[in-house]
Amino acid sequence: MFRQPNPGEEGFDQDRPKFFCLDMFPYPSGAGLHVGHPEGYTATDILCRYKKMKGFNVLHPMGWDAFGLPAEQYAIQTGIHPAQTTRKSIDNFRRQLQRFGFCYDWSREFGTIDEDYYKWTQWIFLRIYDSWYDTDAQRGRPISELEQEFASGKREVRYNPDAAEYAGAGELPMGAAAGGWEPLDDETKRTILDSYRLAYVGNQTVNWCPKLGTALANEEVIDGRSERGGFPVFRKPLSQWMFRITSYADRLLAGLEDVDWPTSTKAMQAQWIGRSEGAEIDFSLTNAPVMAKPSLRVFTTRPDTIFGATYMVIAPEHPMVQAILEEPPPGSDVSALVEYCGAASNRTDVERQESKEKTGVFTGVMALNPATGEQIPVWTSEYVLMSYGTGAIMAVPGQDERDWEFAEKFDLPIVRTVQPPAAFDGKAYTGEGVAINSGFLDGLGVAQAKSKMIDWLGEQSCGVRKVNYRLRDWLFSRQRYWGEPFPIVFDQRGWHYPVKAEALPVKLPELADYAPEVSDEPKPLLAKATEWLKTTAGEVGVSGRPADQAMTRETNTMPGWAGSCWYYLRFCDPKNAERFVGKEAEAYWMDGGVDLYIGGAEHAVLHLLYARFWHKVLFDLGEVSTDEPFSKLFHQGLITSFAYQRKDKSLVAIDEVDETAEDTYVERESGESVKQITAKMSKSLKNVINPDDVIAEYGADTFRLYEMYMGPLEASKPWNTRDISGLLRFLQRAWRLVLDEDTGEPMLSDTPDETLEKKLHRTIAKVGGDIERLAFNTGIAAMIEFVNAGTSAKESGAALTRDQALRFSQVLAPFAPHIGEELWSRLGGSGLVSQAYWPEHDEAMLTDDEIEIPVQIMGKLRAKIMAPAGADQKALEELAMADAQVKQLIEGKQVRKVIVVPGRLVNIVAQ
RNA sequence: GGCUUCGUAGCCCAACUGGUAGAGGCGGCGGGUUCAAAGCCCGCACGGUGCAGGUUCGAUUCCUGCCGAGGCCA
Repeated sequence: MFRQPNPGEEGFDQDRPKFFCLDMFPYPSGAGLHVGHPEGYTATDILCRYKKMKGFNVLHPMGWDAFGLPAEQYAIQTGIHPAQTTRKSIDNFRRQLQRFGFCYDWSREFGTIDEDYYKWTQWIFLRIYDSWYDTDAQRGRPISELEQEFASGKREVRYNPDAAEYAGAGELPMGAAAGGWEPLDDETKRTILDSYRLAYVGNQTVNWCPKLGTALANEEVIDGRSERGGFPVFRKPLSQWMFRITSYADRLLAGLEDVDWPTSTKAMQAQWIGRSEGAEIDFSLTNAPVMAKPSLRVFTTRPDTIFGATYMVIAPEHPMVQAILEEPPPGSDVSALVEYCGAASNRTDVERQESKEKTGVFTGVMALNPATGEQIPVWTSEYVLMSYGTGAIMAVPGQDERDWEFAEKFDLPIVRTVQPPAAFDGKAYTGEGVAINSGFLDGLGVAQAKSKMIDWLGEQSCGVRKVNYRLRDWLFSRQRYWGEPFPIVFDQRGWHYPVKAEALPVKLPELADYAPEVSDEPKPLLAKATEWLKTTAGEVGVSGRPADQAMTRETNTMPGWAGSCWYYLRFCDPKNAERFVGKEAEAYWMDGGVDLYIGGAEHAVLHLLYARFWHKVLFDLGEVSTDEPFSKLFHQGLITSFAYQRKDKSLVAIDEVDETAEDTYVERESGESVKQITAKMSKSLKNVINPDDVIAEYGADTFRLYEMYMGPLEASKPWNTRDISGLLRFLQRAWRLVLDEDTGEPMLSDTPDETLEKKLHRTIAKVGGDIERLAFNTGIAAMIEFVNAGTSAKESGAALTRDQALRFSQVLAPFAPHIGEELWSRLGGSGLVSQAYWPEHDEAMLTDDEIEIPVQIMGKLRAKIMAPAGADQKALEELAMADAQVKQLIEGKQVRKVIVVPGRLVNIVAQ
């Protein structure tokens, strides 16, 4: 019924404007919908129904984000295939959503687990795999163009300078300088190209739990043991697929300026990207191991403080450490180093940064501070992370809290290089101030000093201006079963090749059981699918290889994020078998991006960042027509619930509390009085509301109205079952306003009541405006007001005409579609109200002829006068001054000034 | 600790770019309808906007500080 044709299809009306309204599609959990889902969905539903009535082509789709961990864990316990449980959950979700009467175009429904969907997820992965980021052009391009530029000599042949995971980052390959690209051997060529790919294989340290046979997220590891089972967890390097999202850091940051998103979400994304400007500085080493580079490179955001750099610290994983162990300089304690670095490597970055007590070991290596010329020691400590900057820092205890702590602990010198304020009594001073103890920088402010120091370092050829990001490349491999397989195969040498488009999708194989294998070596689940693993060059289309050459499939799967990175595009053209989305459909619906995207703030960082990244790559490759996917974003607030709190702030489940008097609550068992607070719904507090129960008792329309009436859409607000009855009463009143309670027949008047007509126009205008700005709570209040006015008028014999009643049901219908249709049909409306037009309102009906104007004297309300609505300043002033009460109050005072705001008030300044 | 949103009636919330603090709902109280209750109908009350300052003719709205709550990141 709500099918929306695409451009070119029968029934498509190209004269209408388009509106693409997207809900964050749900993960269909076994528990079914919770009350948070319908909040956002009702909001978009009201807006979409309204937009349809206003004559828009509305794209309002729904689907399922259906790969994910819970289904897999359930499969491990029960042996039931995740597809089976997931399909069942989807059916349940669909049933529940349909009960709400949402106007989704169900002909566009799909799940991320559908083969003809994940086929294209794999295809997009390959497009990204086949791309590189041209830092000059600031955009992604096909890797074939890079190869051409190397071959033609247009671009110097070297490893990607931004690919830290390739040991030769930025360097020329052996022999390249002389002969260029052609003479290089295949392996070198390949490695160079791989270093540029936007999807690459990187070595990432993961939390490996041999007993569980899986890698764990940082949150799943507690004190070196698995949260589930308490098994030991080790940090282990693992070959993983990575996305070079860091190449897009600047674009992802800049794009935030062009979108209409909540400022908090923009701030979160910007913070996540974490752009910081500073300098990269090389400290030369006086006794570097021969194997290591003769200098140590650091990144710092505070080059202005370099005169206070009294020591250096490298991460325990820093390559220099290995070099030192092989060739220890005098003064180094090898066994202490080995022990320290080994222990540190088993701790996550988060744990390492959280440690209160600073630890570390002197490496024996000494460096030269280029500014002071003094020798400073190089230490290693876990508080420096290999994954940020260069994995090495210059430590400036005077201006950095962690460096200060470290220096105090190990008795290293501390030199202040920024003058703290006189009142400052802390340790490290990180604020603004003038430079001191800093030679030629003395007296300069922080910003100036930074700039001057970077220039100076440049002159000395030991430092350059550098932008650094907190954003890391995106780890895209999971050792799980229930995800998209990678469209990648390996030969015996371990070289990777893409699966040709015609051989997609690479289908997920069936497994006999889903339990991870106990293993010391990280081994993805798909490795158990021994038959599936084996393929040939011919089958998957590896070019330049014999067709019967054996190939092995990639056994990692994609993370849960993959499917949600581009589903909005598929909704534009979900049945397309030729492309991931048809060009025409994409150009039409995505013109200007998704017009409104509503979903929870919990996805404010990762999902939205990942989807934007994919979208930008696709845009650069000419596959989509916009740079940003979501032009307007909105987060619905959390629906919380009541909970009870003891004096010690511990929480009590709702069924263990009695209300002894109004607003007085007592814990039954102990008799202790408890405080009512709001908290997240949770099973343990027994305060979870099941939508099915609410619908059974009150109906879907009441549910919809209640959730929209609770408060502003973006606010978090508590569910209070007691309040629902108000909305049920409203619907009943609305019914009785126009229909006979017993017979259900219309009870209407033939002649319109002028007051009600006016009120109706105002209601139409108010509700329409409120829907546009997503202020559903006030829109509903306006409808309640109208019904209350109509009900009161009935006492005095007035009633709505058929025409008025029909218009009211048109206004009500987007909010309460079931009763809206019922009223419409009983009142004799033609067709369906959901296909009717939104009623017009007359602007002239919105204003009164005569209005009440407050008169203030010295800003205090003193009188009220009646004035014609259009009265100008002068007329209003005269009316105010003529008012008897005003006259009396300003008697004997000097009127200094009279402020008149036409239509609003008069303020007399008199003394 | 940083970023961010927000504190209005017993509760949930209105108040548009500063302009009469109150639209609406819940709950409470009173009245009507009724043999009675539920229901329905009508009516009523309650706060000066977390606290302290500032800007302004005028501040719930803008600014500063503090207190408290939520979200995100450390």
